[in-house]
Amino acid sequence: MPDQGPEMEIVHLLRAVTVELGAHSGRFAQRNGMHPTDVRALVVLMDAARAGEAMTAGRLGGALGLNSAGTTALVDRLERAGHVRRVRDERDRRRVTVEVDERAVALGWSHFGPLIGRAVELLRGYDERELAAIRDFLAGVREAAEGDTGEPGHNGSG
Amino acid sequence: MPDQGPEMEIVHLLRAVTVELGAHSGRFAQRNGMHPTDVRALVVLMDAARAGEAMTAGRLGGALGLNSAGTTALVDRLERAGHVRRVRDERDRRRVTVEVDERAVALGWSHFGPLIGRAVELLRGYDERELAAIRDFLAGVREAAEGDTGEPGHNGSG
DNA sequence: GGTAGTATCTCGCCCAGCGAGATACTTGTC
DNA sequence: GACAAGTATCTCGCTGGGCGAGATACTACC
Repeated sequence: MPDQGPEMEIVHLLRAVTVELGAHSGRFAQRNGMHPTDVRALVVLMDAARAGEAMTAGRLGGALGLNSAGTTALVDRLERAGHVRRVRDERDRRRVTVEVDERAVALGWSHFGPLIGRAVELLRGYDERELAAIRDFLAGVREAAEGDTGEPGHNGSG
Repeated sequence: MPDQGPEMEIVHLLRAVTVELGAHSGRFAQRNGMHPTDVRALVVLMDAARAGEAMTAGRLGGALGLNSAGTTALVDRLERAGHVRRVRDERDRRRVTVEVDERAVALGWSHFGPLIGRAVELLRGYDERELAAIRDFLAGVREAAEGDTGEPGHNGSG
């Protein structure tokens, strides 16, 4: 399966970026005595916070692909480390909303901030058409990865 | 930390792509009764094969950040599943080269092929300047992620 | 107030990965 | 050839993340 043209270079580049980004957040995890899953959880929680949504234990576990037992253990770890707080939902007392601690947010920004800043800086060097190309390509790949379940002969039409 | 402009949209998009690509290969793992690490190992092995290099157990473990015990267990799993073969290096009989089985390669292509094909298809829709922008941006992010260890105030000089 | 439904937690287990040390082989010296 | 030092892989015992099953606490509907 030899190189099929200049396109494959970019495909491999994208994969390399994925690997490197994973390694980057892995270093954050290791440096703070956390498991990769814990970092993913914090990211999900911060996303929700940024969107102004409350995140329950169940939704967090769902987003990470964990079952309820694993989710409980995860929130236990994060709480023990002081990164999150469990807060009983007063409207529905079965629910537990998980809130990120300010210090965890600051910790995250101190690690990922420079990388994000660099990416923004890079992007400022492009004009509108170039930005559109980057945006469209990434959106296209995301859709392809979401949609393509990798199951041959299984198509979602209907 | 509100949106800092159109650049942040792309940064979040890139992160979403990373997440989605991880989930995609996770589905491949689960569907074939493999661990995510096993998939990463196959990718490393196929990369080496494509580059025409032999991959020893030690180098494989190193690439994945595993110690020797974990590497042995990993190769055991892959071998038991028939995805790789252990081959004693005849020049240096301490070494074990790990060879990917043809069927594992075919299995991998049947899952990742469509996604790669779609990405190539997307890329064919751009002109030279747009392609250069995508390539440069990805290369820049990769470098930033490699270089930025996330350790504030820790620089290599003196 | 009772029953069904839902969100989270507890318990027991499996297995990926680690640290330490054993084993098998190569290289260099005599 | 025998011996010592160095290197690649494997074995052993253990830790801990995640799962399945079931318990628990609460809400919703009648």
